[in-house]
Amino acid sequence: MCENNHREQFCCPPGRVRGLRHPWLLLALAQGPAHGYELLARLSDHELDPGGLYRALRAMEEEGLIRSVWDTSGSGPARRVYSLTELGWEELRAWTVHLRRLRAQLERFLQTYARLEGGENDVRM
Amino acid sequence: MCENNHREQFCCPPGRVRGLRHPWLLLALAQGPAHGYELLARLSDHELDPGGLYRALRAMEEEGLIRSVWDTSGSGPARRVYSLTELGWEELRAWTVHLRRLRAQLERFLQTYARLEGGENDVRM
DNA sequence: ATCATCTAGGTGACTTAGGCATATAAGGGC
DNA sequence: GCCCTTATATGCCTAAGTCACCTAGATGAT
Repeated sequence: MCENNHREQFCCPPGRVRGLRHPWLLLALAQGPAHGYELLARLSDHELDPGGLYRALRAMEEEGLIRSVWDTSGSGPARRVYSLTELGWEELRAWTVHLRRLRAQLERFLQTYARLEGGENDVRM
Repeated sequence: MCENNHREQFCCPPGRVRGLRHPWLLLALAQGPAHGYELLARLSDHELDPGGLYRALRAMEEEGLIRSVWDTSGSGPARRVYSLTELGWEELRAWTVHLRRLRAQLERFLQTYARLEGGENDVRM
C-alpha cells in the first residue's frame, strides 16, 4: 500500500492497461505450440500472473480458440501443450484490426501531449 | 447476447481494452477545463459510458488529480467544471511513459503478426 | 531419507473497471 | 402542463485481474 491507499503496483499514478492478455497469448501460440509455463517465459515482459494465465488458457480452450494435449514425455511434471485452432487464428486476426485502431489512438494521444508540452503552457496553473 | 452467451459489444472475439479512460480524461482536460458532458463530446470516439465518466471524475478529484468548481452561469442545469491540478499533470506525464511502452508492444505485436501472415504458415494446421 | 528447489499446473477469495439501466433536475419550446 | 435537451449521478451486475496459496514430479544436496 502506498500512502494513498492504493496497492504498490498501481501506486497512485498509472493504473495498468487491461484486456490484452488474450491477444498476447494468441500471438505467442501463433508462433508455435507451447505449454503454460513456457508461455510465461515467452511473454515475460508482460509480467503475467500464473494463476490468471492458466485460467485464461482454459477459458480460451472452452471458447474453441485453442486446444491442448498432455505431454508426459520428458522429465518433471506433465505439461499441457496448447496450440491455436482455426477459430483462434480468426480471433487473432480480429484482434489485429482492433489493435491497429488502438495504436492510432495512442499515436494521437502522444502527439497531442507532445504539442502541449512543447507549447505555450509554461504558465498553465 | 450472441449465441455464445456474450454481450453484443464483446461478442466472442476481441474483448475491449480497459484502463485507458483515466489517461484519455487527463489529456482531454490538459487541453482546457471542461465539464463532464463536454468531455463526453471531446472523447466521443472512445464511446465513454456517462455513468462511468462521472464516477471516474469524482475518483480522480479525490486523488487530487483534478479539481472542480460549479458553474451556474448560462442556462440549463449547473455544470461542474474540472481542471487539471499540478498532480494531474504529473500523472499525465507518467501515463505517457507507460503508453509509449504500450505503443512499442503493439508495434511488435503487429509486426510479428504481419510476418506470420505473410510467411510460410499457409500449412499451419 | 528428508529437505530444498525447480518445473508445471492449479484454486479460492477478493478488488477493480466497466457496462447498462435508470433517476434527478434545470431550462426552453409548445 | 408535457416533452426535449443538457447535465450529473446512483445501483446492480459481470468480466478481468491480483494475491495468496496448494499439489505434485524430478533432481540434487546434506
